[in-house]
Amino acid sequence: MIQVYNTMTKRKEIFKPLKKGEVSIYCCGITTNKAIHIGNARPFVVWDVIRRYFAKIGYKVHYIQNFTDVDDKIITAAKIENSTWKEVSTKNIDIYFKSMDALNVRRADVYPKVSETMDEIISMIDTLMKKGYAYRLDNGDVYYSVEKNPSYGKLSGRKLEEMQAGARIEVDGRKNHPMDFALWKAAKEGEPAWDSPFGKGRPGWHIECSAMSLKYLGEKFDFHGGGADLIFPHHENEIAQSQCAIGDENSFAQYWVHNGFLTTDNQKMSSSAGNFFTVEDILKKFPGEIVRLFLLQTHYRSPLDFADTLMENTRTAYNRLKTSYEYLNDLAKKIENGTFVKGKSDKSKMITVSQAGGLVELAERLMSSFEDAMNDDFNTALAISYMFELSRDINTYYNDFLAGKIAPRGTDAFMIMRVREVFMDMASIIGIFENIPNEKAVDSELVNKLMNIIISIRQDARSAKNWAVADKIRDELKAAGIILEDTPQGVKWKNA
RNA sequence: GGCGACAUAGCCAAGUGGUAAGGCUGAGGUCUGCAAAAUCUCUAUCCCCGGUCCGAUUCCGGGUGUCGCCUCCA
Repeated sequence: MIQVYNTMTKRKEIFKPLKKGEVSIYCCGITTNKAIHIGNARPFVVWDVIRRYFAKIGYKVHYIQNFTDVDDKIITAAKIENSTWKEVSTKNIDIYFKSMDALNVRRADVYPKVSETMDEIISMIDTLMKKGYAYRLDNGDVYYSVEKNPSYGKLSGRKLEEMQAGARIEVDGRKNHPMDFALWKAAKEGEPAWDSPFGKGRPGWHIECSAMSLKYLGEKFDFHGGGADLIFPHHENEIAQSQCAIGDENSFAQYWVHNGFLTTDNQKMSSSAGNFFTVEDILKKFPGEIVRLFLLQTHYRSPLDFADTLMENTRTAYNRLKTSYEYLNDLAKKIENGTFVKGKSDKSKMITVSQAGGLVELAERLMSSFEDAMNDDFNTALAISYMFELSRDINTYYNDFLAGKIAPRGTDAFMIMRVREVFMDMASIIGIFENIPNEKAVDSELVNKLMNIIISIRQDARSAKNWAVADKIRDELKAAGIILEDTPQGVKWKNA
């Protein structure tokens, strides 16, 4: 049983899919006027985990995410860049996909664009006109009339009379009501325009998401998501126009899920305020999987402050988990090549015949807790904490095994493989260990050969107990940015 | 002016009507030739004031503070 916080009802609800065994999701995508920043990325990572989880527990997932590629800001950007709206859009979509790939975000089923959904958009506006929910001005603009819809404001929980329309921006006096919003904007000189029954022009914001979700998911679908700043006016308007066009108060999204903002210095990160960090730039400093873990270590509805120091903490934490991942892989390799059971147990050190039984029991228990956490409004922060708990015992087991404190039996191999499976199941829902960062800044054949030579010389010195030489090599490599680790599996090196 | 969210250790962050997960950092120990990595141990009565309750950090009321939406914004 999954519980979800629904913005519409302002409380957690038990999730009941419209169609048994299937889940349909519409997540508001980006307006393609700029390179995405980390705040933009949050909902996509969050929804990526949600849909992975649904898939994992057996749902067939339908996931749609739009690109708004026709919009004032894109036209403005094109003018500034002396380019076209199409070029600006294409460029930013490319950046979007590169960023998402780095963050292990799986592709949506469809990425509809405004420019490719024009017929459906126009047809929906036409319906609203015919039903009397919209009106056209002489200049060709078409507006949605909020007063015609008594339930307008139900998502954001506000009433028309309570809002200070025009508090910070001048109201267009030609509108019937200050809160009326544009469905269609009449064409201006030199701007992209499409033909329509209301004249040449382009869609206003909001209408595209209504038209696209209707086109790809139908009149009713399960989830609609996005950042909390979309609640009003974007989602409010989507609901109004969709339900009026469809003619059913219960149509459109059944559950509204909104994520909290990213902040910097505790202030909301926003495109207009300019206090944002693009994903592209962050990826130059931190591997995608670490960025992803960072975003998921806080519950999606909480605000999240972004800072390099906080990212560094996540880097350390990520490496802990990665160590377990590597340990499990090493054990799996040993199991495969038959060196696991033989081991090199030392009776004088041995503390137990086997601990694998306890480990596998812990893993199963933590997996169950992990699922409980995910079922409770997708609490990834809690879920991840169980990975750390499992990680600790995996690492202990591995160290004991290497130290010869454990004499594994045949059945233990089976159990360790099960532990690995559980750990990887968790990882695959959180979406890590799919694109492990290479900590070697230069990983060429030549560098590896040179490093092997250096390491071999140092090993000779160590065998001769010539610690001065051995330490000098290690210290000077460290000064050069290379860290040597003498591990029981041999010497490892990586960049600092 | 209207509406809303949040306030938990040095930092980040879950959570519960019966004295509080996890991560980072710090101190000490194990391991190591020494390190590193790993691991173990140690650090909170949950913003303030009332109320309900046998008992509240968790529920209710008030206060203070921070942030957000009401304009484009994920």
